[in-house]
Amino acid sequence: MAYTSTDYEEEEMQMARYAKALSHPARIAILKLLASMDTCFCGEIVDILPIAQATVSQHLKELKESGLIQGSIEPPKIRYCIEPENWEKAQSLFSDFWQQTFISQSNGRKA
Amino acid sequence: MAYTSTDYEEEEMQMARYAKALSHPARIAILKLLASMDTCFCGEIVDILPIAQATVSQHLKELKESGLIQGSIEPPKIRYCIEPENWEKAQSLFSDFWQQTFISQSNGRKA
DNA sequence: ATTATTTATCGTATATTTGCGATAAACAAT
DNA sequence: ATTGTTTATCGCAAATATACGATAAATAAT
Repeated sequence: MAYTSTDYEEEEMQMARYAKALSHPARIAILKLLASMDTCFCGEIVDILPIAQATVSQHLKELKESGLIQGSIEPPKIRYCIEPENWEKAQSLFSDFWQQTFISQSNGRKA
Repeated sequence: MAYTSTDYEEEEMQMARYAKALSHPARIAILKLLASMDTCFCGEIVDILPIAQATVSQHLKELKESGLIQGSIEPPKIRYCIEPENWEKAQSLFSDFWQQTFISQSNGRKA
């Protein structure tokens, strides 16, 4: 499923898409790398992570498709970095999500 | 993969597990329901969501396994609610994650 | 004991994800 | 033109996820 049906709200589907992008430890690690190094090349990620180049490339593709990162060509390399606009969108989607539910929590008993 | 290898940090794997729990719109919708209704029964969710009872039950099982919700038996029903401790853990994991990366963003150029 | 209600589980089909070797594509340097 | 460097894509196998009908399990009500 590509989360494009009419059965759920667009916001729910968008959040599910972002969550899916974050749902693998390699992709979390890649995003942390990009955050800490500001930008970096695919090869640097391959050197650090314990997975093959083809696999890294595939994860990068998924992250790109989610919108959370972007790549710019600097032949023969590709420089990756976080996509600020979508990053903030995701950040606020998640923030609202946890918050909305947190309200109920703080109203209720704590144990 | 069950995200239990030694190849990634435990924190990254835990975050990936939570993200995976959020990676389907039906599960997002269920969590929103639980948040807004404080607690509710499986049947209420089945009535609201556009998916079969067996499917709802499966999603609830995954959410339970992620630790984000819990169920208590009130025969013949089961009352579901958010699990506050893990909810807050997840909330702060994600918050730190977005924040850590946000720092780099705010240091960098905005376009 | 039978029936009704509610939820979990089983079985199964289909789709998606993950991982990787092999190879292609894009380009720089020679 | 050939070679080297870097990254994407292809093809495949294995594992997971998704969805649902059928059925079981648990229990209340009769």
